[in-house]
Amino acid sequence: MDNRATLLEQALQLFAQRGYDAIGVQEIVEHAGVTKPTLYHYFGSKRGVLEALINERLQPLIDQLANATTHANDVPASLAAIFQLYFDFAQAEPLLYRMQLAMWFSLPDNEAFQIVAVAAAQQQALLESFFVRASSFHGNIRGRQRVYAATLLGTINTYIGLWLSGAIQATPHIIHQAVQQFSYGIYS
Amino acid sequence: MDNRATLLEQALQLFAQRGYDAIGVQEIVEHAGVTKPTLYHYFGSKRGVLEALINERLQPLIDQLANATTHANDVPASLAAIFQLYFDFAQAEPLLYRMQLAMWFSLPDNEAFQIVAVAAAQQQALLESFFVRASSFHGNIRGRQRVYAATLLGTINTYIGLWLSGAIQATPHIIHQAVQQFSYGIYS
DNA sequence: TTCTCTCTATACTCATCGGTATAGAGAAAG
DNA sequence: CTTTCTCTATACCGATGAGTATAGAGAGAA
Repeated sequence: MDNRATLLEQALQLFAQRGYDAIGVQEIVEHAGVTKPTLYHYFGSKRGVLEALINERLQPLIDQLANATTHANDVPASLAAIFQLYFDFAQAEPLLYRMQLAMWFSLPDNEAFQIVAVAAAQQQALLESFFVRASSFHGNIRGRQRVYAATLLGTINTYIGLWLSGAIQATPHIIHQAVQQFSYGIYS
Repeated sequence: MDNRATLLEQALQLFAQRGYDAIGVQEIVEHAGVTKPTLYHYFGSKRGVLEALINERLQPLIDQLANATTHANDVPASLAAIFQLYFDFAQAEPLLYRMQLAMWFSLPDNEAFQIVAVAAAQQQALLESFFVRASSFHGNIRGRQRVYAATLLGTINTYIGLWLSGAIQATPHIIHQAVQQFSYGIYS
């Protein structure tokens, strides 16, 4: 089972550096110090490697998000918690987050996009249901869940992208500012 | 010269749909109805095709941006003009903008990223110099040009991404909202 | 011991990758 | 009527793409 973990780790390293399409199976197994049949034994295909990576290591983020979006009585507090959750996750798994971000912005017909799209849709759905719940407290949210969820993710990813590239620090003040900036779009 | 234009058009079509890495030279020439030496005659390499695409079709955006960022006496008006300019360009060249966006978010060691990075750096630089100029009117901008330029591009791209996916229309009201949302981050 | 099951390596498949050597077609210039 | 230059096709290059057939090594169970 050690080879399996090593393969996943090396694949993440390579995918996050040069992209899914640019990496060959041969390259992954060489970095992991094994041979191709070992990879195909555990994952079945190159696609299977990426799916395992997403399913196993991105799942905690989605679980936490599901938790943070169940209550919407205090919208600003929930928004702050959601931002914090994403920042914490990106700090714990910077390579994974960078890879997922690149794939999320890749094209619809691209294989990597289709794999990440499942996890992305889950996040979008959780946020939409959050805004639906919030709309019972804030009338002007009603009917705009989809746009709000998307702009929220967009704002979060803009800030995390800045942090990943070293342009900003992940201070409480920055998170507060990001929440405020997003909130302005809601209550206007 | 017709074959050259057809090659560029088909390459854009394919790159924007499945990504630079996922598309082979063979596929491009087949869609264009020519053979490989024709492509290599005009562009020298696969990379050359993408460079021609960026240099020739993305340049108008950068020229317009250079124009819109020269004056910073009226910051809100300039910001609105910049947003409008990006929206107009994305509407005129949706495929190109989608492709550029995907490559911008792809990984640093990826070939496509490195090609687009030049154009991206130009935009970033123009926006930074705009904020430097604006700082003589708004003191709290000083020293934060880099972050502001990056979050401005992030906000713009979030909204254009939403428009490209059909989630929002490009109405004057939406543009106004985007400007307001971004501005909140500045003056806070 | 022997049988089975999980895991991994050697060595291979065929398709596609980016790129090119060579040559011919056609137009313009002399 | 030949020379020259631009453009394009046929046919190829070695390298690499994803994926696999076969077999052996080692552990656990009988």
